[in-house]
Amino acid sequence: MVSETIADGLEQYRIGSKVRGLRQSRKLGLVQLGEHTGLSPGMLSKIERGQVFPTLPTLLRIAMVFGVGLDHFFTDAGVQRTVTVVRRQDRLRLPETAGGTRPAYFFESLNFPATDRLMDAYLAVFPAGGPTSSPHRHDGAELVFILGGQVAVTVGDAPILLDEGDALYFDPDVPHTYGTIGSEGGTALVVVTAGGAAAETVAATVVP
Amino acid sequence: MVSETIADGLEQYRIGSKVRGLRQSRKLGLVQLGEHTGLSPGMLSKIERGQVFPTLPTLLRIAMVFGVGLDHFFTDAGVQRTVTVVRRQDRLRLPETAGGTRPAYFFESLNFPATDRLMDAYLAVFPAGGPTSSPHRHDGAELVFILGGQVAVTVGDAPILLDEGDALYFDPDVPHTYGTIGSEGGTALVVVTAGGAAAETVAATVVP
DNA sequence: CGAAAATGTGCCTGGTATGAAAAAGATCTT
DNA sequence: AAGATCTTTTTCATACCAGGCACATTTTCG
Repeated sequence: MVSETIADGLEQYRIGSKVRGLRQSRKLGLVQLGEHTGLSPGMLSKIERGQVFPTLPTLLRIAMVFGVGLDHFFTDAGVQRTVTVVRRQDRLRLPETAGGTRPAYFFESLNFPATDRLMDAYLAVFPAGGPTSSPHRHDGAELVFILGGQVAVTVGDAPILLDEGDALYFDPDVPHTYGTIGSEGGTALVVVTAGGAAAETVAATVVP
Repeated sequence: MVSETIADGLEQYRIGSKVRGLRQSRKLGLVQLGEHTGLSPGMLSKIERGQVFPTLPTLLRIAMVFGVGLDHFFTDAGVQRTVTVVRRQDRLRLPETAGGTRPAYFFESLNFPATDRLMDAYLAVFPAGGPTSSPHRHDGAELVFILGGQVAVTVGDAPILLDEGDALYFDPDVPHTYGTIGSEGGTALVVVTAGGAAAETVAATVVP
């Protein structure tokens, strides 16, 4: 699943499913839950089906009834996520330092667990019209950061076109290929990890 | 701190402080963060000072910029909480079973960590106009569930009047007293725990 | 040291989405 | 078939949020 827009990112938390799970585990109906929370059954139905994003006061009313904290609805999100794209304008770009460089927090922007063990990190140059890499797969996680140009990454079946400054995370246990589209090539920083302990931070100081 | 209203409960998460902490740790100004999130500086200022409760899409915009999940804003809430009151109408009351009884999930309603070790559980009867217990204090946590009548519990300096069906949690390391107010007595189920391991569930099946 | 710039905050108007209330249709059970 | 439960409408009030500008305070620079 690709999460790119704000709505997609919120849906990954599956707030509605969790509310419905809590309600059905107590064998309550929408009307009964509405009496406890002070919310209308119609609104509860829309929340459970993900049709609306409840406000925090509304979500807290539900959480209080079931005796859970708000973190109950926001934990284990993206567990089943396989692909995450963070565009340049959505990523944090700090002001330039005195040296004229600008730290790129693409690790942070991808919300990547910093406890994974670094396996490989290399600079990949894809010439325009060059050959597309054959599909391959391995364990761990793969992070891509586009330094310049355009790179097309195909994870599963959907090709993703990445521009300069875009960041990509995906679970490489599905076949994936790198390539280019059109007349423009691209350069990418690729980091491969193996999900384990022994964190090793890569302080990538890049220009964009 | 007593958390009773929805607004109070939300403020305990200190969402605004966490946003401000993230922003200042990156040495960003409100204008710069606004450029990244698409939020106006004025709105960011109100969010950080807790003047408004941001919507989930808005909060996710901020979270995505800093590369954190939404759980970042909802964890470790109520760490400093000492007193929590859950009124009867705010508590989950399941439909009656075939036997005519109704399970009271006051443990759940108080969001009490089920890993604490049970120390004591007793039924306390407070006659009207009876003597007020002398202040005492001990470790662990104390949970009170009013079975009938009215009971006044004083934790610290603020007396709390509890009616039938109300539930109360407080950290008993501050002096507290039990008593009654007016001409009505009360009956309470009191559970005392010692914060430790070895969970032991108390299935209190009560009528109200 | 004084001026200029940056920063945070307050106030206004308007757009948008949440949530209530109520009624009608859909689904499932008895 | 009858009934309960869930879903899908509609209208309306409320709160968030943007965008603009004004003001106070602090920092930076001339």
